[in-house]
Amino acid sequence: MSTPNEKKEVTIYDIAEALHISAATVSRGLKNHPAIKQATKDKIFAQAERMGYRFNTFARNLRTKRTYTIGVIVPRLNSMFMSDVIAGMEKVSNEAGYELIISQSLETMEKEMKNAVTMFNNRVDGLLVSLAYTTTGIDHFKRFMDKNIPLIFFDRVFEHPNCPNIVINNHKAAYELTSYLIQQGARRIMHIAGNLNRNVYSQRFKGYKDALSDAGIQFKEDWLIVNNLSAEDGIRTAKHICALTERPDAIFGANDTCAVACMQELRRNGVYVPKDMLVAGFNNDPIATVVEPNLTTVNYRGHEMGEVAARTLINLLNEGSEQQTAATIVLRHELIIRDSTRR
Amino acid sequence: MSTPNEKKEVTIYDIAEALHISAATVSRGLKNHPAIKQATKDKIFAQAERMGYRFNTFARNLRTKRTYTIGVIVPRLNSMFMSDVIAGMEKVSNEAGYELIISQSLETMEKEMKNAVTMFNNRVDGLLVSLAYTTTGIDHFKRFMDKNIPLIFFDRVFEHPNCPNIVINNHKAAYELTSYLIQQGARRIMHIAGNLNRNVYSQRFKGYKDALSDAGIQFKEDWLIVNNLSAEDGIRTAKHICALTERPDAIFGANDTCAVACMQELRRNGVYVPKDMLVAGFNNDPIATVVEPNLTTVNYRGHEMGEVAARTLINLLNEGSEQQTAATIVLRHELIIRDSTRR
DNA sequence: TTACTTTATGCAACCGATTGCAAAAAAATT
DNA sequence: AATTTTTTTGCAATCGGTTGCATAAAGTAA
Repeated sequence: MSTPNEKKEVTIYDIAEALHISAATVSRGLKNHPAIKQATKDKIFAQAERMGYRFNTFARNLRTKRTYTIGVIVPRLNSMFMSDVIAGMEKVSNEAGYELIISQSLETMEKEMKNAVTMFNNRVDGLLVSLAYTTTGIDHFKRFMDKNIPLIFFDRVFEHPNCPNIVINNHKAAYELTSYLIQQGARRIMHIAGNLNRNVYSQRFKGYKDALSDAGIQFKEDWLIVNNLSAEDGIRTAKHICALTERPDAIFGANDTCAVACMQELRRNGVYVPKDMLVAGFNNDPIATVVEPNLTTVNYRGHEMGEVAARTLINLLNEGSEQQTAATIVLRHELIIRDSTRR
Repeated sequence: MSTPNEKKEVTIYDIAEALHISAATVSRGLKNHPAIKQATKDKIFAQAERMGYRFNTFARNLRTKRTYTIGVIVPRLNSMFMSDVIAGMEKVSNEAGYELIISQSLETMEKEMKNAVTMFNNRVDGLLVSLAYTTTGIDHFKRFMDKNIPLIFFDRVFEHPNCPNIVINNHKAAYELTSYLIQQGARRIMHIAGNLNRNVYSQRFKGYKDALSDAGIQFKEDWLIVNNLSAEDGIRTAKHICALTERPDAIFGANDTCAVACMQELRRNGVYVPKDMLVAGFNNDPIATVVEPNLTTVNYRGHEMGEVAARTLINLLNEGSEQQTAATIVLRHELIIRDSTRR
């Protein structure tokens, strides 16, 4: 245990002394307080620069009880989508003088709870969360609400009076996609869904079902398959489908990973897409453009979602608690039609 | 600007008062200092629990001048590999009582420099870095070295006497892959490389070249193509290859994204893999298993790399500066042979 | 010149945990 | 019982900005 930093740090007191003014003036000058004369500010900045001063966040945090830090909890960091979300958040946050602390729940509620504790102990000013696959409630965020620490959910959200949600219209997107499949001639459309406790999957399922209904097609219970949407699940589903006596003529997977794996396994079993069966996914993952045939899917931009989430949070932090904030912000999505659904 | 936290925070002083002991004892008790009697510790912990005490990091940081925070700068967070790396780092760090601050350079030196400044101002105790594509030097990390803040590079590294490197043997992996291609009958093997200033790409290139040389094959300058290894670059390269009078019989791309895109474009131009040409990549990205034919590639586990990097850094932080640390740690890799190179 | 604003700066008490050193309390030894 | 040793605990200064309030300086009006 040695002290890592040898040289003594320069403080505002050192600057004050060098300029024969008070530390208070230096403190105000450094953050551009209007009560300080411009000439004085200039001198302070110059001196700070000259002495190699660096601001001490902890002294400020200790005093102000704010950390200018935003916590981010996401299921995984391994998709282009998430990478974009984070990039968008970073951009907005940094411009507003906030830092990000990022952690992944790896899709388990257990880790998500641990992450929440960590964030709490790090005293983040606010929290941006996309829920894990297995999360069943949000009690682990209760301590944040108790302390009035703003909490915003994005993408995988949870409806709660205190927590704004940033989402896309999953229902509408799924509705559009399903309607399109019907329009392509499909009648027996199966849906592979994720955990229906997660809004994204329940909404997609509902959109799918409503589209069927509106087209006069009677939904059958065994058209719905719920699993973890992993590649393995996709393969399993394909095998299941091949074993059916009455096979579907289209499959709509709630994510691309699963849809692609399923489509490939179907192919290995002699089912050709799109000739014998249409397949569509959701997310516009890079693999959708690699797989043969290219996968029809729904695209939505992560960067925008990240920006909006961060901006909403920062507004909350700056304006104080007594302001009007939208309960839900819905972002754009778009249907991307590719070969996997073209007859 | 309202204070977000309404209720007064509980401090060690409150606990001390409640138990009629001193704050110093509480402070020591809470961190299990051996000089405190077990009975006293028990009372302290119980009281802390009862009062809803939470530790104030900033007061400690201010005092100890350590933050128990590790900075991580990576090019992007969007690969399974990076996600695993981060997960590995998180695991080791959290167990050792450290937190991670993560940021992405988005492959540009400019952003990487900004990230470095941020990390510096946040006073991370140490830094884990994988360099951006366009980074040409490491002057932006000089301030860390000046202050003796440990800096460790992983994967995309930079050799510097003060900075340990965590890598795989890129030379050997590329050598093995190339040798395998030769063994499959390939004689005119092209290599698509990334920026040769990055160790990973220069080493892979060198391994490729040495394998050719050892097999008695004369390397030709125009077998080397350097680009950004993006999908677009892969397509461009494929077109370039199709226009050649003497086409290669195998292509070794320095990452999977580029190799896959190239392979697909070749196919669109009537070149069939593996019949007409063998193709291999590097990284074992998910798309390698999705593309048809499946891509031969090199796998290495990110989780392990993240763990090792974090552990190495934490050792440095704990043991102080006067210890022996390996300059370079080399991790395992494995060749994954799939259909894209099977005749 | 005096009185009143407006603008700039300084004082000093925080924020909450840490730790070297001294002293008190308890245990062991003579 | 007195003394020495060991174990526990407390004192008080410290880390470095922040900010309400007071005061000084400069500017304007009367």
